[in-house]
Amino acid sequence: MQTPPGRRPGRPRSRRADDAILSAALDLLGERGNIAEVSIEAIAARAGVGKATIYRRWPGKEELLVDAVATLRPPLPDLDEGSMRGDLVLLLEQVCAEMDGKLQRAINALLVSRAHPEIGARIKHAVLAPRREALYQVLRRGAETGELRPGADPEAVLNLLMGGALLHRRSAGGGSPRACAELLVDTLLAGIAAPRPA
Amino acid sequence: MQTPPGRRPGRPRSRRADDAILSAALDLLGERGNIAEVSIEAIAARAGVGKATIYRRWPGKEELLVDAVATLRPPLPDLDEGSMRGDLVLLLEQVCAEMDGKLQRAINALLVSRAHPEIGARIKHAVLAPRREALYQVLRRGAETGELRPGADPEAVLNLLMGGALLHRRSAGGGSPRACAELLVDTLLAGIAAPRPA
Amino acid sequence: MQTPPGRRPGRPRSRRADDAILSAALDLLGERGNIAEVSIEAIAARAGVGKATIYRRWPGKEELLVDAVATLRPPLPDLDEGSMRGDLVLLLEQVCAEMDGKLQRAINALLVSRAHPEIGARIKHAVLAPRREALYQVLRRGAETGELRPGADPEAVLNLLMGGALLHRRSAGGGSPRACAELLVDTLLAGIAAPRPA
Amino acid sequence: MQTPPGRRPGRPRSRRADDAILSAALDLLGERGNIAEVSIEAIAARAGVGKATIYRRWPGKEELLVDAVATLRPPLPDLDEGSMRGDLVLLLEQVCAEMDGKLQRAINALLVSRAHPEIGARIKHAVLAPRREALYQVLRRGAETGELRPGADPEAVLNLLMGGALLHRRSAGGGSPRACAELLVDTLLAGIAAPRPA
DNA sequence: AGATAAGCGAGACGGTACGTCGGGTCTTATA
DNA sequence: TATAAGACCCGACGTACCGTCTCGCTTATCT
Repeated sequence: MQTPPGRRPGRPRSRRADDAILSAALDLLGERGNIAEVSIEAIAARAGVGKATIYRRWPGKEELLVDAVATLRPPLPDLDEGSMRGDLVLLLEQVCAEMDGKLQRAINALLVSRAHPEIGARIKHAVLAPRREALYQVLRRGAETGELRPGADPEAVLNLLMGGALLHRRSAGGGSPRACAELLVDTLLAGIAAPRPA
Repeated sequence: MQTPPGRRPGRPRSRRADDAILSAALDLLGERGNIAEVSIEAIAARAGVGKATIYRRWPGKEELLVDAVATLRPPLPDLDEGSMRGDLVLLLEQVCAEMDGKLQRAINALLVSRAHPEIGARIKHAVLAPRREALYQVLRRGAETGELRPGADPEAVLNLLMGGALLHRRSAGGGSPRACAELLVDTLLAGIAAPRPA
Repeated sequence: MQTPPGRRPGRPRSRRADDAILSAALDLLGERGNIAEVSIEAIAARAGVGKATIYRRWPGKEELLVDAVATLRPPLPDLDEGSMRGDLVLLLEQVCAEMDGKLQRAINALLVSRAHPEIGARIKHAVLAPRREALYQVLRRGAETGELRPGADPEAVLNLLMGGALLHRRSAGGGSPRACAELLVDTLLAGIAAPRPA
Repeated sequence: MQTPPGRRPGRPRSRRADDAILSAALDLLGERGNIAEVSIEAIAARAGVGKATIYRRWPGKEELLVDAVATLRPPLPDLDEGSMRGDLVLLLEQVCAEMDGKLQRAINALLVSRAHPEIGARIKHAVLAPRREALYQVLRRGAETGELRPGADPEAVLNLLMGGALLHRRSAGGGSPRACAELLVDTLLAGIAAPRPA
């Protein structure tokens, strides 16, 4: 055993520096809206920190931004609306709302762009996963209550909903997040196959 | 009609330069897989062209890459499978397949990232639109043949399918594009609401 | 009939173009004061001429500027002051006066700088030579009238006077060209050796 | 005394970089012989230095070259020949010899060309001044020993000699520096006015 | 208390690429 | 064939960041 009581020698890293760096990175990512226009030098300057203090902690810009984004984890809405449809709409509404705003667009870019897949994975894990997990729980409860059709693959449902939200916010332009969420959920609930004449 | 008899004075721009630049840009985007690692200097060098010849045509790297990507327009698959489901699966299978590969990841980044929204719009128009249009026609024909449930909003259906494909390829990892497409289409066709007991 | 005895075929070169180019070149050389900041593009633009029209006439910027400078040949002052000293002062005064002004500084640079010696030679011939020749005639007449000490090498005298003027205008700063010329001429006339006691 | 104990923060500038840059600049100036053909990029490459390291120290090419030239200060010849004439000849011989060689021609161009007069002034101060000062001392000693005619303006004498050397090396072409120096000094010593018949 | 060791802000380092400018050449249509 | 216009390839310009490397200092732990 080495450090918990027996700490590393030398001056310990400064928590204040960590916070200042992450916060400056998010600020700038929000302002510039584009990962390419956020420079380490600008982050260091705004954080009042030397560049070496950043490179001591992260190997490069992207890793830093991933961690910065990961600190966001906005609180999920309270659920328990009583019905699976209500909960799905509630969650999807938040996802839709988050599509707006420069910071979110930048995050999406981080999600989708990377050559090095591990980075996309980490941000996915940190930011996307909580939303997926919440949706997943709603579906599971729906299965228990019988609201979810047996045989529906929850993974597929999840991706349909979230991907649908991602694209619909852009292609269909305006409209309230609420309306968008309701349309998507209801379409998926009902399916699109014509009912057999019976 | 613009100037066929009265042409602009001076040497006209070289078609060969246009082609060389666009093709070099795509090459490099495919190789590097990351817009940030494709440099104008490298494009100019590979195209055998001066940098000024590029900047005379495009204001910057991103605009150039957008146009380069827009020249891709891979052919859509032949449809006429006989059923709406078959056609949807066929189209979605191609979309799923296109998610793999460095070039496509780079394109996705361009799609989603931009601060200047016009650029995202142009690439959307050039690359995404044909696929959306094909899906749209399939849905319209399904409505005519009665295979599509009346009341289903085609726009929403479209976004659910394409967004679902986008995410499912990543989250569910492996699997053939075919299987992915079938799962998504079937899930959406059937809907996820439990059938009313009746 | 095409050519007085036999003219060259095709459109003849435009005299107006020659004039416009040379005049624009001098203008810009005067304004910018520095050969490096005079661009062929600017000359062509100001002259209302295509760049090719310049390159058809001169092989490069320096040759063009040499020719432009050579068109200056400002008139020399009338002499016949009656005495060698008077004429020398008159000529040297003009040389001193010409040291001021951006154009002259640029010309001096052309005179002194060139790696390719032929160009310096041509401008020397065109601009410096007339002044030297005038001084030389004054000295020759001085020799005839006995005002010039026999044995004085006219070439050396000439160079002492003109070089002296070149430097004295700069080092001694202010002062009228007249005073400068008189000081130099009188110093050289009297010599600097102490008179033998005898 | 400035800040020996309280130093500027950050990494101090590298002496080795200074030296490498100045030396590379002189090398190239000597090779190319023409300020316009010496590029900052070439200097940086030869010095093994980034361009920014140059621009951190000098605002542009000319200022750098001025400083580079200023480091030359070749040693003046030992004097004490016993006579004023001997010393003058010795000094002027060196000045004449320095007219040859590409580096010196380039320096002369710097001296004479500049639009911004301050730069010419600095190089004048660094390179020309020592020679002028040496000549000046010789003249002063000549005045003390009575070899210099009372009433001769030392400033004018100086400019006559150095300017004469500058021009004579070019106009009179060949000849040894020694012969050139002797001719000029003797001409000026004796003066050019015919001795009054008395 | 002093030594040791690492972190700190600052900023210079060697580089890469940027977007601009100008050089000298080439290619149009027109005169 | 010359002309005005302007595109062509090339390469230097001066700037902005990259990720690394000193500096002098501070802040801990370990003798």
